[in-house]
Amino acid sequence: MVTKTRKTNRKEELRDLILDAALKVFVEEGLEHLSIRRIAEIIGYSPTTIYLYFNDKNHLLFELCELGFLRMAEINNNLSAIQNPLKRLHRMGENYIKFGMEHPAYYDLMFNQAGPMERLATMDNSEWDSGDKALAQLKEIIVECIEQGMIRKGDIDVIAMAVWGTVHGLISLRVCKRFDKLVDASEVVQTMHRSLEWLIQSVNITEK
Amino acid sequence: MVTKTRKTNRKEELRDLILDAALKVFVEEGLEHLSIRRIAEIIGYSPTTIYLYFNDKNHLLFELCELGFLRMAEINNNLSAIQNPLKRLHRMGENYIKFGMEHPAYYDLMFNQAGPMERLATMDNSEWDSGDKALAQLKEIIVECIEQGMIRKGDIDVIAMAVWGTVHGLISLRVCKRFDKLVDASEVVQTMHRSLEWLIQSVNITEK
DNA sequence: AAATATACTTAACAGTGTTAAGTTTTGTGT
DNA sequence: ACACAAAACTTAACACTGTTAAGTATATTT
Repeated sequence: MVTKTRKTNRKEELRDLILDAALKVFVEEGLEHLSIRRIAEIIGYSPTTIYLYFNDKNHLLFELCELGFLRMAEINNNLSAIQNPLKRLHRMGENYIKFGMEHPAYYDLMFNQAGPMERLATMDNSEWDSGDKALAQLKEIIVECIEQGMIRKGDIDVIAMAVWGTVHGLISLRVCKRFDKLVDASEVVQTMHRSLEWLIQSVNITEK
Repeated sequence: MVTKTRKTNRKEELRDLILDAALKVFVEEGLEHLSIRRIAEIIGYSPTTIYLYFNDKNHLLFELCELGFLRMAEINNNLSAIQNPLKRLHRMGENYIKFGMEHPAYYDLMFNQAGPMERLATMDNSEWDSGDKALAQLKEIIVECIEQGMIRKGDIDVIAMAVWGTVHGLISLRVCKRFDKLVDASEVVQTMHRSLEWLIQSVNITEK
C-alpha cells in the first residue's frame, strides 16, 4: 500500500504544480492570459496532461477559487481578538477590502467570473460551501451585534446580504475598473474605507 | 450634399443593424456566445465588414453599454414624480434592481465585463460619461436628503459610493450567479428588496 | 467612359478549449 | 529478469475565437 500512496502523492504533486502555474499566470498576467496551453508551457507538460487532473478549465478555475477562499479565511484571523461585535464587523469589512485590493484577480475569479459557478453547477453536491461558510461567519457577527443591541433587529439573511452587498459592491466596482473612472484614482481606497465606515455608523444604534 | 447625407445614413443603418444583432445574441444566447462571426451570420455580411463600423470587439461592446445606460435612464423616468428625496432614493434603488433582474446581460456588460472599459482606456477622452451621469443623479438625490435632514451629513462621494455599492453589490452577486447559491432561489428578489429597504431605514434619521 | 472612392469579401494568422487515439513510462506478478 | 497490465503523458486534430492584409466588386465623380 506504500506504493499506492506514493503514486497518489505524485499525482497530487503534479496537480499542485498545475494550480501553482495557473496562479502565477493569472496573478501576474491577468485572467485573460490564463490558458491551458500557457500553463502547460510553464510546467513543461503537454496541454492535454492538464485534463488528466481537471475535467475542464472551469474545474481548474473552481479549484483556484477554493484556494482564494483559503487565503481570505487567513486574512480574517485577526477577528477573534476583537470583543466588540460591531467593531469586528467593521474589521471584517476592512479585511475584505484589503483582500480585494491585494488580490484583484482572485477576487474577480471568486465573485465575478462565470467559470467557477458553471463548474459548481455540474457537480453532484452543487452547494457553494466556500461562499456559504464566508456568509455564515458574517451572519454570526451580525447576530451578536443584534443580541448586544448594536444593530436594529431584523431578518439576519436580509441584513447579511445588505452588508456583504455593500462591501462586495465597492470592491467589485474597483476590480472591474469602474471605481477609478468615477472617483479620483488616488482616493479610491480611502473612499472605500470611508464608505464602509459610513455604513457601520449608520447601522449603529448604540450612540446618537 | 444630399448624396453624402444619404450615404451617411446608410452607413449608420448597417451600424445599427450590427448593434441590433449583437443585442439579440447576447440577450438571447448570453455574452459568451456573442462573437463577431455570429453577428455577421445574422446580418448576412462577412465578419470583417463589422470592422468597418467598429474598431474592434471592445468598441462594439462599449456601444452596447451605452445603449444599456439609455435603457437604464428610461427606467428612472418615474423618479421625478416622487417628492420625498429619501423615497426617491429608495425607488431609484428599486429601479436599479428591476433593471438588473430584467436585463442581466446588459448589467454584466455595463458593470462587470472588462471589454467596455478597455475600449474606454484607448479613447482620447477616456471619461466614463455614462457612469458619471448615473452617479451624478444619485448624488443629487443624496444631497437633497441631507439638505432636508433625512440623512446624516457627510461626504457626498463617500455616501454615494456606499449606497451605490450596496445596490450594485446585490445585483452583481445575482448577475454573477452567486446570490442563488447563498439564498433560496425563490427568495432572491425579495431579499434584495428587503436589503435595500433595510439600508434606507438604517440611514434615515427622521424617525427613531 | 475613365478614374476614383466606397463597400464589402476572401484567405489567412495566431490564438482558444477540448477530444480521440497513440505512445511511453511505470508498477506488478510470476 | 521477463511478460503483462495499468498509469502517465503526447500527438494531431476539430471547431471555435478576434483580427488583419490584400483583393474585388459596386457606386460615385470627373
